[in-house]
Formats: sequence, structure tokens, C-alpha cells
Amino acid sequence: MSIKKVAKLAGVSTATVSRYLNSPEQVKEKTRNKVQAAIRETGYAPNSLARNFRRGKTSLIVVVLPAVGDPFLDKVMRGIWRVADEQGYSILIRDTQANSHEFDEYTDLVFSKQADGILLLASISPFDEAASNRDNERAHPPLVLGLESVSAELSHFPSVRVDNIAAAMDGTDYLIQLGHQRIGFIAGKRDSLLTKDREKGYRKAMRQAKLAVSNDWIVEGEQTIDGARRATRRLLDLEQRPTAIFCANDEMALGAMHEIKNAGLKVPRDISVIGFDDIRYAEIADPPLTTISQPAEEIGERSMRRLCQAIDGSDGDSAPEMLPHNLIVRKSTGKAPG
Amino acid sequence: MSIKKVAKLAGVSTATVSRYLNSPEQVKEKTRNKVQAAIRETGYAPNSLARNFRRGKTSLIVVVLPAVGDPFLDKVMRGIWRVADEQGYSILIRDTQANSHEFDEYTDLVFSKQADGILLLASISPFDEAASNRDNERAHPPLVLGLESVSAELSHFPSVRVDNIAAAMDGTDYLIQLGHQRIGFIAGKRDSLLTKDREKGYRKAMRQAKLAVSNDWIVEGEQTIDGARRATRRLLDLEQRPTAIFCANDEMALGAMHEIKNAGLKVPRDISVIGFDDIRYAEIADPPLTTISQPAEEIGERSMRRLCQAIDGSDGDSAPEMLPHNLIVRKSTGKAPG
DNA sequence: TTGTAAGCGTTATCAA
DNA sequence: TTGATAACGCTTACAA
Repeated sequence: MSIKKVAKLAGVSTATVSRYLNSPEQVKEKTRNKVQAAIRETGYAPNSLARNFRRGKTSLIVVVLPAVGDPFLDKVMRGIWRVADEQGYSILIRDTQANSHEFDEYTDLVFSKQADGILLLASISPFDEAASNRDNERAHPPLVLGLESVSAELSHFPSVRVDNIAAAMDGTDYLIQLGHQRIGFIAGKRDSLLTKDREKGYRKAMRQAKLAVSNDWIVEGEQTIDGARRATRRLLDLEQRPTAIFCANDEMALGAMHEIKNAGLKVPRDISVIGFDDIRYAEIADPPLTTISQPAEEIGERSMRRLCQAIDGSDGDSAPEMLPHNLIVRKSTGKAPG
Repeated sequence: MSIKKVAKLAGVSTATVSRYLNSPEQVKEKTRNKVQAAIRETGYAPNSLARNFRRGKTSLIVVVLPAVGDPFLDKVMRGIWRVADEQGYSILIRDTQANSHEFDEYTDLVFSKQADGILLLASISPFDEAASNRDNERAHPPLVLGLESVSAELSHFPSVRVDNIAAAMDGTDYLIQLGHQRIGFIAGKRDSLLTKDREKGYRKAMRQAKLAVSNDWIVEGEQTIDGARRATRRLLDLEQRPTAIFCANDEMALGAMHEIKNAGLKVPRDISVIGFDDIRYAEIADPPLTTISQPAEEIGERSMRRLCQAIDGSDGDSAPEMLPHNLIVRKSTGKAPG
């Protein structure tokens, strides 16, 4: 009833008030002033529930991410927010740590009009149906994948990321150049495609260098500090322990370094450690962590732009957009011992 | 038009479909089956835009926090999410780093029906008007303050937090017990009441111990690693440098430790460092960081519960809810040198 | 137990 | 440039 009140007070129709709100230039100045006064007097605020309903748009974007509190997301979110602000979207965050991992649970947010689109920054399990329904409208919600590598079922969605395989190869090559031959790998969660790709890159680089990879050298770090610490202990307990460890992300690398030092060993003298992501704690780690950086803010920005395009149907090609990574050499890596 | 389609297909009225959706027990089983079949066949998903509009409720809560990517928020958000899930709310996140800091900008989200309530986990500047309008309806949106200390203008809102003053006193007392007399303090941002309170606690403890506090010992660390590094350098450059540094949070403590070690000094041999929050990186810092922990998950949970109460009007008293803090002694603090 | 129909606040179409 | 009015999809009295 609210716009009506304003209209009545201003002595105009509701249509005019609405126009004043949405395209003031269509309203004569004199009328505009009347409406403005009425709005001020009533303290009227447009009911966005009604507005959204009428427009069929929520102006909400769901960003699905692994965990709030992940320092890497800091910059990514900054990029996302910049574009969201510019385009008039609000951000709804879903954390896969606290929520479900089902693809359909997120796409339903779009189909039920709770959100206009989805920005997926985490690995989730697409329903098998999704693949078969590919031509179905339900399989094509506005959705963009950022950061994450893409499973086959999701490959028809736009995606923005670095080439995790190539990046991990670069990191591994660097260790190999330093003379390391026994290189361990601390992997992420089993369902994370991104860390799987990094593992692939590691394996590929080892293979190309004709270096054997023992199964014992690849341990799961669960993408947490504690998981990485346990993984590191297993690596250290090996009869022939690795002289270098590649961690699928910095969070785990930090845990690994701590555990290595705890065991009375020195980084990089005894063991070199390399991470991935270049989170802000990498630089101030002791020793400062060698890592691979991603253009986080740009990934956020670009994936959000792609999503806006997907929402208003102007999305062009769906080829993955690859951004460059960058090896950052610090002090946690050194020549292989002996 | 969608519920109509379903109704038509099922051969019932739209009211029956609606009832099936909202209170199935009121629908005869036979009818229920028909409706269910129709829903399945059409792939119907209720339009929550229309539903929210009709109900006058968004089921959205805005959580205003300083920065996604702050590891401390990890646990807080977990607590919030647990309650939100349970109560059927979705979480809309606003980051003051990327967004405005104005109180009204957030409360407008409620008045314009974009959200049902606000959980404030960050210091923002309330409009001066807010205080004078206190009796006005507009001054009383459902809003709860979590973590943060409360400015006078906001003191009529419920609040859940630790006693930052007392906690900082405990930390400072501990340093004093270790024999430290020249204790520096790295403060947070100027507008952060929470870190201001911690500074107050530090000052109070110093005063009670009859220890002088030089103005040079209190430097601003901007609540970032880099800010803390700059602040630390200033402290180290002092003619008589402090033998201990209290940092208003762990993030800054990590930066401080790095800078101290960079200067060729040892923690805690030359300088003790103590932080606040007990983020997950504190334990694996080198040396592991002595800090004060807050019951983060519980703060999240309780503040969210209070908010739910505020939304449905069942909120009782508005006295701040204080939770206990806990001094965690690790290796970054030791006896004063000399 | 089910159907009819009004109404939520806004926007958009059309006519004036 | 403005006004009257239908429509958006759903819920909920109220009536049947």
C-alpha cells in the first residue's frame, strides 16, 4: 500500500511515483518535486520484495565457496564484489563446509528464484542427471565456474581459472631443477578437481623428467593445516623420505613446514617446500614460502562478468578462460641435500 | 502462472496445490498424490520471489563482517550457519572492506525488505540521527552485534561478545608477570571499537601495575599484516625498544613476529609477542603464538539466535551477552630479557 | 477437505 | 507527461 500513500500525498498516480523512482527523467520537474517531498515526508522505502517479484529478478548472486575464512578468497571476493556493485547485484554466500555439496541444491536457488545466478568457486558433485538433461532448460541455469577445474558434466558452463596442471608442472620442474628427485606431494580433498589437477601436473612433470613417483609420496592433506601435518608426518616417517614436498595449496604448505621444523629438520636445508595460491601468510612464513600465485582478484572479476553475461543471455563462447599463473620463489626451497 | 499449471494438470485448485506445499497434512492423501504427480511432471519449483513477497519475509540475514578471508571468521560463521540452517535463513554477506561503513546503508536493507535482519560483526559508523531517532521505528531494525564492542548509539541493540577490556588486561598482566615493563601495543584501525577496548584493557593493566606507558609504545597496525610490520619497525627503532608487544589481533601479531625476526632478533628471547583471537595460524607460527582465544563458534551461534528472536519480536532483555575468553600460553612469550 | 477469490506492492501497457 | 489498470505467483479467509 505504500506507493499508494506516497501517490495520494503527492496528489499523483502510483504510476508516476514508480516512474519517479525508476526513470525520473520521464517525470516533469514540478511533479518530481511533489513526489520527492511526499517520499521524504512518509519516509517511504520501496519494497524490494514486491519489486523483485514484479521484475522476476532477485538481483542476488550465490557465490559457492569452500570456506569463509580462507585467506585466498579475500582477493577473489574483492574482484567479485567490484563487479557485483557495478552491476547492482548483492552477494549471497554459501560455504560448502557448512552446506551441502549437491549441484542441484544450488541450481534450485536459481530455479526457485532465490537468486539470479551462481558463481561456483568450489568443487561440488553434479547430479548424474545433469549430464543427461543437458538440453533441458533446467540444466542451464546461469552459472560460472571460477578457480575450480571443471568436471565433464559441468564442461558446458563458462569457467575462469589458471591452468592448474601447467602451474603444478612449473612448480615441480623448479624443484627438479634444484636437484630434487624424491619429491612428495600433499594432495587436497578427494573431491577437489582443482587439487587433482595440481597432482596431475606434478605427476606429469615427474614423468617428463623420468623420475619415479612412489605411491607413498602422495598423501592426502585434506586441505587443512592439521591434515597437512598428519600427511607430512607420514612423509617424514618414510624410510627414504622426500627431499622436497609440493603442497596442493599454501594452507597445507604452512602446516607441512611447521611439522618439518617440529621434527627437528630445517626448511629448505633438509626439505624444500612449495605451495600454491600465494596467500598473504606465505610471505611472512618462516622461511617465506615459495609458491605459485594466481591472479585472484582478476579471476573473481572476470568470472563475475561472465556470470552477468550468462544472466542476461549475452554470453558468448563457453571456452574456459585461462589466466596466467606465476611461480614466486622465496626461501622455502633450495638445492637438494647431499 | 506456474502454480496454476500444476493445479490444472492435477485437476485441483491452486489453493490445494499451495496447501500441499505448505501444510500437506491438510490435504487428503488421494489429492496429495495427484498434486505430487503433477509437480513431478511439470518440474515445478515454487517461485520464492512471489512467496517472499506474499509473506512479507525474505528469509535472508545480512551478516556484515570486516573481510571475507579473515581466518577468525571461520568458526564464527560456522556457528551462524548452524542456526541459520535450523531456522530457515540464508546468509547474505557484506564485507566492510569492499562496501560502505554507514549504518544506514545496512539498515536500509531491512527497511526495503531485502533482508529480515542484520548481524553486525564489524564496527561501522552509525548516523548521528540514529541516536536521536531512538524511539522512531526506523531506529529499531532487527539487529544484533556480534564480537564487536558497542558504541553508545548502538547500545540499545543486543550484543554478544567477550569482554575485550578484561581479556586484554589478562594478556597484559601475563606479560607483566613475566617481568616485562616496557610493553608496546599494536592497535587496530581507529574506528574499530573492539580493538579500542583491547587497548583500554592494556592501558588499564599497565596503570594498575604502576607501569608507565609511553605514547611511542602504542602504534597503529591497521589490522593488517603489512600495517603491523610497519608498526613493529617503528617500535624496534625506538631508543628504548619494548621487551614485549601486545597486538590487538593475531593477524598483526604474525606480522610483528616476522618483522622482529627480520631485524635479527629472537622471539621471545629479545621480544615477547602476544596476540588475540587464536586463529588457526597462531599455533603453527614460529614460535607458536601466545594469544587470547574467544569462543568464536558460540559467539556466532548465540548472536544468530538473538537475531532470530529480534526478528520475531521475542527478544527479551538487551543486556550485552558476555562470553568467557581464554589466555593460551604458547612459545612467543617469555621472561623479560636482562 | 476443497474451491473461490481477494489481495500483497510494484511495474508496465495503453490510452488520454 | 500523466493516469487507470492489469498482471506478476502465491497465500489465505471464507464459503461450499
